[in-house]
Amino acid sequence: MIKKKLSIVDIANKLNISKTTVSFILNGRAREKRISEELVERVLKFVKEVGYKPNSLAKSLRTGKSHIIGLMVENIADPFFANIARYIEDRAYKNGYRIIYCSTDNDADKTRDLIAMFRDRHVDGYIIAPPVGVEEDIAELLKDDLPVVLFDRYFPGIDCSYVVTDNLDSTYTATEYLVEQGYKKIAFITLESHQTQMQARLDGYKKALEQNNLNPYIKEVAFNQDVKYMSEPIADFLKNNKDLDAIIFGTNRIGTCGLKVIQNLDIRIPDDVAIISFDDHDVFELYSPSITAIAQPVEEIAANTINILLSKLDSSTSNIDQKKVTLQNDLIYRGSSQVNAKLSAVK
Amino acid sequence: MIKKKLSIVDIANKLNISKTTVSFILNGRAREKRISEELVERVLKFVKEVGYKPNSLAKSLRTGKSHIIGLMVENIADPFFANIARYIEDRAYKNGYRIIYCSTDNDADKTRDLIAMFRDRHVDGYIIAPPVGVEEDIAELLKDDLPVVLFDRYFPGIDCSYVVTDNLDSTYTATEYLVEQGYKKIAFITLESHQTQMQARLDGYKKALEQNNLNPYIKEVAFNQDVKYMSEPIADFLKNNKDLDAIIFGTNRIGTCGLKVIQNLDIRIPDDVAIISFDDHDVFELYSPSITAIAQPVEEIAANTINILLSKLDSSTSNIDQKKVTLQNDLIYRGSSQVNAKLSAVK
DNA sequence: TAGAATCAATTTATCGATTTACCAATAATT
DNA sequence: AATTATTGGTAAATCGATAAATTGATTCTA
Repeated sequence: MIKKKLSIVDIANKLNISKTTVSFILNGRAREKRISEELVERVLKFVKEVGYKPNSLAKSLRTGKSHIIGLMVENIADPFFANIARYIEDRAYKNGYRIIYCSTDNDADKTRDLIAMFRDRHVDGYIIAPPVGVEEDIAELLKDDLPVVLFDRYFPGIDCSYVVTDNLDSTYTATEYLVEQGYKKIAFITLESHQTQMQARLDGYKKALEQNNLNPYIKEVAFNQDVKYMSEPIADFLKNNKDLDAIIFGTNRIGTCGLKVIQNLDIRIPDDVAIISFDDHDVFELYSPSITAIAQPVEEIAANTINILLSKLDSSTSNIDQKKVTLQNDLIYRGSSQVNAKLSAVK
Repeated sequence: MIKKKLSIVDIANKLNISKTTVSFILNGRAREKRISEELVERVLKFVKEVGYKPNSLAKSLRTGKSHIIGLMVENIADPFFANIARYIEDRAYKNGYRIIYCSTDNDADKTRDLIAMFRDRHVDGYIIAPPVGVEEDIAELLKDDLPVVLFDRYFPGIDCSYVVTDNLDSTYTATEYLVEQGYKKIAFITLESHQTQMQARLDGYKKALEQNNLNPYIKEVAFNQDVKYMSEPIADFLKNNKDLDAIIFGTNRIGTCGLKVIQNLDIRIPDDVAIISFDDHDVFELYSPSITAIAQPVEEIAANTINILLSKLDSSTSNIDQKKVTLQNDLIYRGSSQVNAKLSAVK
């Protein structure tokens, strides 16, 4: 015996009043609509008693609002994105919004599909780490005046709010730091990607090398969900460049993957090569020696992103000015990149 | 100028036919409804041309179906859950289902709230790692014949499909293994939790110690999103039990957190203590010495879970038999728990 | 005292789809 | 000849809410 869920009509019938009245009362418009105190109380009491909850689907269909925010990350299994998602979810929840998230896999088609789904589920706002190829879809959302905030990467050609970090500066600083320590053959192992943040990381590295008249050693590996397909190209690269004295990894996945390869090849850190990786990670902190990392301010990224979106949702006025935030990353100096660490490791 | 989205009525009007006909054609019921080939083609062509997509919200309101699966994990930032979520999402996507996930934080109230949200957004099925306290809400879903699959933990009193691993057996085996290697003062550091899986892990440990007439050393720490609040009690425990010769950690978070504490206290692994942790993790593989871990078959858990749910969704017949799956975990032997590792470390 | 305003709700339209019930014309069956 | 099926669709009801328009009784205003 399935207990059919109550609808507003059932409530109205049971109380012998109109459903509109019920609706007004439940939406706090009783005073405005001059509905008697007595009736208001009677309705609220009854609603509470039977545990009636309005069907939010029908509500959304009518109002166009859902109190849901769509969050699209590259891969929810990546700790960087998972942590951001987590933080955003918390803040949103406390502000009465629910989050639904999904992974784009950096696949433009899948992303388009997901945007469409979000859209016709009437999500109130969009937080997206967009893959290359969805520029038009983002533009479309903006044209229709929907609140969008991008993060981690952005589209230079599109006037849309975003929160990113200063990637170029970070790898520049990291590379400079290695150069200062006397390293000369510094490699950059990164993901094959045209996204702004990945390009900027590469550019920062190149800029530092150029300024110091050093040769770049760049290896771009194709992304693969399965780590073993990324290990091989890295291993090949390292075998073919035995004289490297430092490596910068472009992401945490590449970094952890690279560490495994290095361990397998019996390359010693920092005696044989110094290491710096983008993104901090438990592994980098616990590894021996600990790995110097470019830590992105995860909480700050998340906080800025959700704040911008919430303010857009608040202001009924469709404010045209898009907020663009670039945060500074933090270079966490650890043993893997320090010359004196070499000494202590030898001793 | 906002380009208003097309509705089925617009399509019907433009073609001078009834919206019903359009609906039938788009839902593949043209043949059944004896609609002429010619008209079918005309409609399909036009729909494609203008890029019309039915509003899924309205569709859901009418049909009660959404092709969306709700996935509730404890914490999406935990790699164990993130990976399961990822895998489930992939499989679901390939089967025409979208996933919306969220974190329960093991908070019964929040979970109840989220279940309600899923419910009135008309998700077609539920995959839940349930916190203690939502037994009745799960029972309610089942009573209303909604497809539910639990994973990671379950409720012994409720007849509901689930996929879990043999937690008791795993910690039993791990503990036995340590005992065989000659360890006598074996501690179990775990999360304070009444969930079945955490209880089973504890029970496996206790059982092994009992059978070997050894004393248990148990430390339960309260969960906290912020790792530092978990480090302190662990540190205190270790300081007060300097004579321990082995430690088993109950989860990967406790494990990585514990490793940091151990590093800070300058306790050597495995010379001072042997270590085994539940759940595998990059850190455990890369740590030096590498950490023995009880690896849960993440892909298998995810595959079983989503398969059960999909089969429930497929069979229009509400099959009453709930599927209950218990998978075996894999003890990955590494340096941190091996006596011979001690030797090689000393040498 | 006619007309306007207020009161306290109600009736009806609407969101955008699906589903049920029905129709009129012709063909087939009893 | 009367009934039933088939054909190719359409009109109206429905899902569960909100929003706009309306109502009938009373009270205020000019």
